Amino acid sequence: MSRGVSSVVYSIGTFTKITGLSADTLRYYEKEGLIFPERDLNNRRVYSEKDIDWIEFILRLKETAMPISQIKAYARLRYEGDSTLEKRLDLLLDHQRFIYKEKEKLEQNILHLNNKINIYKEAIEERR
Amino acid sequence: MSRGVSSVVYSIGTFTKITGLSADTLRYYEKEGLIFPERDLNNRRVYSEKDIDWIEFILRLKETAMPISQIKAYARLRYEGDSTLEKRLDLLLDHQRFIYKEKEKLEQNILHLNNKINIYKEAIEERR
DNA sequence: ATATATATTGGAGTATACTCCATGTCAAGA
DNA sequence: TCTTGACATGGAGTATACTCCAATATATAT
Repeated sequence: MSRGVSSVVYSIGTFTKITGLSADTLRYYEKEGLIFPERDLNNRRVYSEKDIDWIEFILRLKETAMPISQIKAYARLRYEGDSTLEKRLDLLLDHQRFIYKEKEKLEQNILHLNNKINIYKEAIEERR
Repeated sequence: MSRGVSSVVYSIGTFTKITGLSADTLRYYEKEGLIFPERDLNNRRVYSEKDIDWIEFILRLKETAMPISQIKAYARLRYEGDSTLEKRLDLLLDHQRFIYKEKEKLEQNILHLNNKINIYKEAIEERR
């Protein structure tokens, strides 16, 4: 008795609850070429398990300030299949460099801010 | 013989070169209430040494994703004088908390990204 | 005196990333 | 059969942060 993979799928309504994104945003991401859900017989969007991972990855890229246009480039390669693995790796390595620079900047900013806070504390203390 | 402080000042053109911001951006920041340069007899903007430090601070806040509206709140207090020191310190402490959360998120993202990169590398290696 | 450079203002335009809305379709329940 | 709810599309509207432009003013150089 063969038992196919359960292949759980989600309507856009369910998918909004899973991802925390609004239906409008999901449709916007689709229009921008980030995600391509299947459609059912009534032309309704059908999201899969794989789409959850993909959206979560998109959200992480967005959290690190990657513009949609760039995420789209990655998405395009992804949907092209395994032949684009190297190209995608290159994009990820580029992003890795970017993100490490971001981290350095953030650390610099933390130092400056902590310094400023100390100056403020001293000024307030002195004034008493 | 008293000798006044040299009080170096800069035209908007010079100030663009110092700060790296365009004249339009500087005027925009002024319109948004971030900075208030003096004016000379011909109504031209006159930026001071202090404005350099202030712009540099603004840029650091911007680098850590603080919206102009929030920077404006700080600017307003700043231009009100020493009576607002505590309030400004509070804002800075809020921002400190925010920025530390950002750092944590960034570190999480780095872990995820490094992981993804390793998976890609393995997939490419395996395929050879 | 005139040309050039640098500045002024108000307001329009752009890019990004959504967000909202009007109108229409379809399936399932009362 | 009728209503309800969830979805579809196209297009308009919003917020943020600039960026550009036209018309005007002033100071300096020739």
